[in-house]
Amino acid sequence: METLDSVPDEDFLRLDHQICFSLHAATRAFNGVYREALKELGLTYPQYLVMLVLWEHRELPVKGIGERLRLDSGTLSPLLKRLEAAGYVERRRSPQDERSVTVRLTGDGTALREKALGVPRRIAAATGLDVGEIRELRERLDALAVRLDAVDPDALGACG
Amino acid sequence: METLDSVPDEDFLRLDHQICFSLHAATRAFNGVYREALKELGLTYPQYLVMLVLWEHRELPVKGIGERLRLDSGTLSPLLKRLEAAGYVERRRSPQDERSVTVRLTGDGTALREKALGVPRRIAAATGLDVGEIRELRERLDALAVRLDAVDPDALGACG
DNA sequence: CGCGATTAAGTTGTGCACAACTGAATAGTG
DNA sequence: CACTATTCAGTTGTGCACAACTTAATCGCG
Repeated sequence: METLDSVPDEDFLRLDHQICFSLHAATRAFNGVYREALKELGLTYPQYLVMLVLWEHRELPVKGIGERLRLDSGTLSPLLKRLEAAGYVERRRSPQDERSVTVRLTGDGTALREKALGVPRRIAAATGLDVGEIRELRERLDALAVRLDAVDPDALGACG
Repeated sequence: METLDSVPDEDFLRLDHQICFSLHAATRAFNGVYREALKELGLTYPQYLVMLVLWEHRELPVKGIGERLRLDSGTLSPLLKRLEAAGYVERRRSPQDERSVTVRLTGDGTALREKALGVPRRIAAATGLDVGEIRELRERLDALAVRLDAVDPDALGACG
């Protein structure tokens, strides 16, 4: 079997170039396709992710959205302000806990879901993959993300 | 076989949530690990990609770097200025074609390669994948990117 | 040769990601 | 109950991605 140790550093630098770049490129290609498909909804791709979460839960605190999308308030606060300015969500401080801000769909935000229903099918068609392949790729990527998120930062500084 | 057409719109919105988010999350997880590993080199991940290309070619026009990384001058110009400020590259207009700017490694930039040699191995180890799995994932992502880049923008507006 | 079309790099403006920080509210401990 | 620690949202600053545009150089056709 071809183990990591059997590959010399020099080749590894090239292999690395390929894998890191491939993921980078695939993500940007996906973003480009979504950008086009979401143009008619007036949403960016991250805004669409937030709307997907809200369409499932109707209302959530900022923290809840952040947990589901793995985004912090530094990213979400301005994004949610833009969604509010577009009239798709409302934000108000929770009466129970004044630290928390509850984000809730407006009528327009709820209605937007109907217009968004056709988007994912068109994206999936653009990938040229069937449902099983999509699911398999998703599972691989999820497993990868879990492993990468679990990496001890200190283990990367020294040669592991 | 489970075709795209056999999945209702409602489920599709959820499936979509999973695949688009998974890629997004995996990319950000990768970025996080690279950020940590590249901290000692003083490089960001996109700057590292540019350095990888230059370590292979020593010098290239901005356009050449852009073609290899699929990035435009709007992204590269400021990035290359930062690499120049860090002392890793030099930029000078080409005498043959005054429109073109040639980016060349400095001594420091060339030397940095030695410090970078250990990085990809540590990243690969963090993924928990062996060489074959990495290669397979890369091939899938490349094929996906090619298909997504080839999508006709007009086909996404209307329901394809 | 002359002049419009194209090409290269850079600039500007918008939006996302993330680190580091602030300020306000709540939780927990003695 | 008082006081510290934590939590939540927001702000600031840096950097990347990309669209739209500008400027300067080159190309190519008549």
